[in-house]
Amino acid sequence: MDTDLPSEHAAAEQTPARRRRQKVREAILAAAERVFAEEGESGLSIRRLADEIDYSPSAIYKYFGSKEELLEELKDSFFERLLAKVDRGLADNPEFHDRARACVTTYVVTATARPHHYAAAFCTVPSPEDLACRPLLEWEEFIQTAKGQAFKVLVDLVRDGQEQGVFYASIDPFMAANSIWASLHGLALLIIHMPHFQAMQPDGGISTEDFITYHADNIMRGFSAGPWPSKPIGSPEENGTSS
Amino acid sequence: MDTDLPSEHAAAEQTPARRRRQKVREAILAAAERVFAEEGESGLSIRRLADEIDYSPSAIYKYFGSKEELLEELKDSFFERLLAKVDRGLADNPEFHDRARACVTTYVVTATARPHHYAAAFCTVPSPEDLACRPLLEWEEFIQTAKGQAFKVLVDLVRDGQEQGVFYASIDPFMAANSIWASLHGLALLIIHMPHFQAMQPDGGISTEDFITYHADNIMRGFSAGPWPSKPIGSPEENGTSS
DNA sequence: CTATTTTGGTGAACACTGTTCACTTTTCGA
DNA sequence: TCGAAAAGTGAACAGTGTTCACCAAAATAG
Repeated sequence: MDTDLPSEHAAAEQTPARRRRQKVREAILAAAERVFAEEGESGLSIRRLADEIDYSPSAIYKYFGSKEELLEELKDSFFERLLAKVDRGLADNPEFHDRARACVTTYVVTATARPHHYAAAFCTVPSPEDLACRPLLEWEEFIQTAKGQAFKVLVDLVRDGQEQGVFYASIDPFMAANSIWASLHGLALLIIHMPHFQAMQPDGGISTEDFITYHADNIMRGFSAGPWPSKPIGSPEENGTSS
Repeated sequence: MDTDLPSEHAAAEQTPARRRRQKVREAILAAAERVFAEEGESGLSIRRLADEIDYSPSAIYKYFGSKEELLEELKDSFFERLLAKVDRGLADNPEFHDRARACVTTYVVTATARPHHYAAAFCTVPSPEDLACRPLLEWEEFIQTAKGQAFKVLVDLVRDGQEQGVFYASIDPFMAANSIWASLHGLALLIIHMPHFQAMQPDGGISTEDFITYHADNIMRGFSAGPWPSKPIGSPEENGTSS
């Protein structure tokens, strides 16, 4: 029934049968990834997926319990990639302001590069009974989710900023991380959902990447004790991306 | 074919036939509104709608070209209500800081009060060909949309802040409005999509409403030349909602 | 090596969905 | 009153996710 525990104790066990099974499983995921990236959930049907890998539709249910489960796996793996990119961006920038900027820009750029994935990762509105049955996911569990890890990155960034003396010492890192995350999230989704976002100013506007950096500066400035390196400007030439 | 122009020149004309038609149309919308608010798009099917108003499914197509069109009308009218609430919140607060806070909190509270509506209003990821065919909506047209009006409210708010000497004078109001909107949008959607948002801090956290105000302060502080009335705090008792 | 059980895979079906279309009934204007 | 337009309907089409009896092949047990 469950697709993941025919071997009870060790998943690393590699019988040839298992490897074949893993292979077709990954073929399904690869096909799903491809069509989902291009056309989103509406274009991804079980029957089409079955066509693309030359199997019957019902075969897919030997590997995934439902379309929902399959999609969940797609979204999770995307979010892990997103997280990895943000982590790398952090490691690449020793200076704090650059690091903070990189954190925001990497997140938003990566999110908007795969719009269907990112949008779908947050698309389900939990129903009341769904909210009642699940006990709201304890902190220890949440922090091990990809989303939880992304959140933890932000908490650490805020703590970092406080140690560097850039951010107010009185800030609660968790609340600040929530606030920052909300702002990132909103920019990513606005870019994804509204094609005319960057051209929303009457006189053309600036590039999307520059706007992301601009937004990052605005966010960080909201927590800064001292002046943030860039002023909140309207002239794009003063707001170049960090190099 | 088109449901709106059987009378070519004046829509205000009120023949009894028209009134009956309008009545049925509104009944459809009312039923749709009810079930959509509770269960979202997945619970809203044409057949169910037809059942609820005691008509045949195909009858609905005499009033709406497609389910998409019907949903569009639901979302639009929701956004108009949202806009009206924000406008009223602005008018009710003569002092600038209160007004700015009210703008944010009203927006987010109203958005999250009807999670399915707000989420659906931004759910469509435009496909590449969709993006190619439509010429990206000129500024003059966009500003007459409900979303455009909401955006204009923010632009005016920023200009207001500049005139009051609260915000940097060098800010471009349009860019700032975009940035603020993104932050609002993100908080609303995070609250909608992640049920454990307010409880995300290990030690319980504060109320959602207080967090919205906190977020609003963070945003505004990012554009403020001088100190913003509330510091970016971690202790909730210093961060009371504006009265 | 044979017998048995588990697994992988299939086609047909179910219960849905949005949408269309030929068709009838009602309503309205001239 | 008559003809045209509008309102409403049932059946059907082409999809969808999902299930289930069934079959063949492979792994396992004796």
